Amino acid sequence: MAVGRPRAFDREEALDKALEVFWRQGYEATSIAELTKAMGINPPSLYAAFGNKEALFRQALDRYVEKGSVRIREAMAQPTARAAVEKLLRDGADRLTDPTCPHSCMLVTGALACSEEAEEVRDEVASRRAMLETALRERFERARAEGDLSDNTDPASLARYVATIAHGMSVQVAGGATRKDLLDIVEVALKAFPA
Amino acid sequence: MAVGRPRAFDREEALDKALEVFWRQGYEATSIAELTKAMGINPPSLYAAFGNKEALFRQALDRYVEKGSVRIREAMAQPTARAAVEKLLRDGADRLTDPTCPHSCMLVTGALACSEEAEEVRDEVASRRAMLETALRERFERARAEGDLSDNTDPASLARYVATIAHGMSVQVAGGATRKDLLDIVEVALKAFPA
DNA sequence: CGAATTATATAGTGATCAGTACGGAACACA
DNA sequence: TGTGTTCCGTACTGATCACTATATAATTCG
Repeated sequence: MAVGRPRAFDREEALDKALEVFWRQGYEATSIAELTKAMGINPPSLYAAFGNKEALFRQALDRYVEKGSVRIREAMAQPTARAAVEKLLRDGADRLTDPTCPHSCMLVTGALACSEEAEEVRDEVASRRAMLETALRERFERARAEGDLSDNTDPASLARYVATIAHGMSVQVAGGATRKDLLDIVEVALKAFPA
Repeated sequence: MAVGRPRAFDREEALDKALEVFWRQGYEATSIAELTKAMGINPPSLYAAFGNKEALFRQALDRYVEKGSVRIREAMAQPTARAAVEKLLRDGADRLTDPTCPHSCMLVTGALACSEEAEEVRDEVASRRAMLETALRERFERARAEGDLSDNTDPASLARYVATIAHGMSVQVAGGATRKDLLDIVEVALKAFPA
């Protein structure tokens, strides 16, 4: 057993609460006061357990990406490149309109534009976004090696395209797009995919 | 001539400076201190000339949209729906990577996620974003009436798709995508367009 | 039971936030 | 030259920002 007074709150539960606030409002628009209220703890507990606002955000981001990368892996595991993209985008439409979560992708709304002081956070979020593109490119490279995609398809361009659709869907849903709207978009987007 | 001491700064020049800061950092991440510094004026002059931070942002947004809607109209004036989309997206790629401007679309980065106090601003930006989709839908409806697009294409879905690409490109460029990257995306995206 | 350790709540820190009170300066007009 | 009007810069407002000093409560170990 650890010595000293035991922590009176569940660290993971509190992190999830913080995640939700950051997810909904973004990094800079979220104050410590809002965080502590949502987490049900006082500032000293927050700082003792998570470091500071930036460190807390990064830990929340880790948690967010953790769940997201599971979905990406599941999608990429589909037998064909097209099926992988189809699953990724359709599941994305579901997730972005999940009534129990903020209607957005935290990798898009978390810190897209920001003041100079938050540039490192913004870059961190951007590099997490880039992971999707990388996963797609690798999947497409594999597909080309397997003959699933023809040799004259460029995996990098195609990956950028699919990532653009995914991130664009995040913007659409922030503007009030419904699940059906997103699924319509996916339908059209898939037409660009090499047969 | 107006009575009283004349204004010592150019209102439009100052507004352009404010626009640039809002464009780069977004509404909430921008402070009055940063604005007054960029505009070369003191807070009382800002408040006398523009009202308050929110009113200034809305006026900057108007100015931004003004320029943008010219480009949209030019694109929509192309002889075919496909040519319209092609021009819109290719010009968009140029604009998003213009070295003399922030590398982003203000309608995406201006206020995507925000705190509760800024919700009205966020909604205003979203409604400006929706204008692109509307312009596209109307252009596609015309194209269908002219026989340029077949009757079984849904103008609304196609418009949502193109808007999603455009907004997705904004996110890509925020993550460091180059002009060539964006043009590659446009190339792929156009394949989804009905022949 | 102390002593050591760690978490807690209260109540602050200086800095910055958006916005303004105020007195003087620059103009048009009488 | 005087008067009214508008803008200017300085210096400030209370509120909120991220963060913390301090004292106390709760635990383990000797």
